[in-house]
Amino acid sequence: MSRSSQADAARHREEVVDATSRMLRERGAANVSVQEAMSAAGLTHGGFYKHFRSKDDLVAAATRDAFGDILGRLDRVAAESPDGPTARDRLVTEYLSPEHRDAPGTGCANAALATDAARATSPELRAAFTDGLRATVDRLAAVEGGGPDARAHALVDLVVLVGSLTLARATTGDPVSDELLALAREHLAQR
Amino acid sequence: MSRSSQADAARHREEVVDATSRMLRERGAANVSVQEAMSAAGLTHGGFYKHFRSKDDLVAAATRDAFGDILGRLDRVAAESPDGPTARDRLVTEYLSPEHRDAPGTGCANAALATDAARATSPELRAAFTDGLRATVDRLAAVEGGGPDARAHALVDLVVLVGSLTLARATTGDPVSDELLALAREHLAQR
DNA sequence: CAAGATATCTGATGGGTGTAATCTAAAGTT
DNA sequence: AACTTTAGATTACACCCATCAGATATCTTG
Repeated sequence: MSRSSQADAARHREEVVDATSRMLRERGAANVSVQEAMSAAGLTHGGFYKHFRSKDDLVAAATRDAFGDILGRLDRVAAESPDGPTARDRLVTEYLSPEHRDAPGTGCANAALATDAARATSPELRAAFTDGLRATVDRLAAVEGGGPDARAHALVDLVVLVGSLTLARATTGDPVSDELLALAREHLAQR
Repeated sequence: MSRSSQADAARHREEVVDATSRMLRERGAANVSVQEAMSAAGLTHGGFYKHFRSKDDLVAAATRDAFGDILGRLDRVAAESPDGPTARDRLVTEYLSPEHRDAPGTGCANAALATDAARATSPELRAAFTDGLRATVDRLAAVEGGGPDARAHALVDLVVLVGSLTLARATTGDPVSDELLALAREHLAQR
């Protein structure tokens, strides 16, 4: 109806990006409309292009935002207790829990958005995902203790975490889903 | 313009399903239209509902079809040489190659369609994926030798294969993509 | 060979899509 | 207080979508 203050506008933009990052992880970019994204902040779709250059632009911003959840969780886990192995164990248990499997909208962006990133045409989206993955690996390596093989271990751990969570989500409701999570936990526990 | 023989019609249906299974793996269900699917068999979109009950119906059929590629590859690898470890090595090398990464349309359905299956609302699509994954695990366990832990090993192997391929595809063009494939190969090589 | 079945085409329907121009009222600026 | 800027609403455009109805011409079957 009218104009918002700069502070309100910034908050609106943040709300749009935030809601989109959730819907994106739940449904994928093709199944989230500009109208929905704006409605999530209580706005109409008209002012969209005052905030973003295009839908691709929003999706890239939402992708960057989505990585905040997993990166924050990694930081929190690393901070809670300095001893390495225990932090890693807690992280693995949390990551491979049924709760995380059933809540992709607030979960790890690496798992939820990898396929979207792979299919993306927009370079910005691809860059957003690659940056997020690299940041994830860096923090994972820090949790692992930071030795010489820390990065390699972090990459393999990420592969197992993302692979099992993705397949468990695809088979939710079938016994094999829990089997995948349990075996991945075991596999990560031994070494 | 006119009517086809039953044999032609059956071939048309097969062509539509086949082409869709490729486009599905490349772009996802939301980015493949009924028109495109029919055009791939040289038809117009009009006769679509004489072949399929709905788009969801086609997508489920194409998903089942897509698993044929990986299952056939597994059968072929298992048949070529009966000795277990070598067959597994060849499979891993092939699966985690840049060629497979760059050709999702003709590649493993587990990796290409997992996220679509996770987001699916149609029960038929979810069932198609779960069936395909279970079949994959069964044949993988056979390649592994079929011992008591064969199934558990097969599940873990699948997790590592799918996880690394998915993340490598999402980061194609960046050095970390090759790094992911190489480290997964190493990880699978040592037991 | 006649009669019925049906695979395909043409065309229409109703709805959703991303994008953009215009307007207006309030916020920022001087 | 006067002036400029702009966030957001309204509205429209052009397009694509899944689905369906009707017509047509060929296949299949008796």
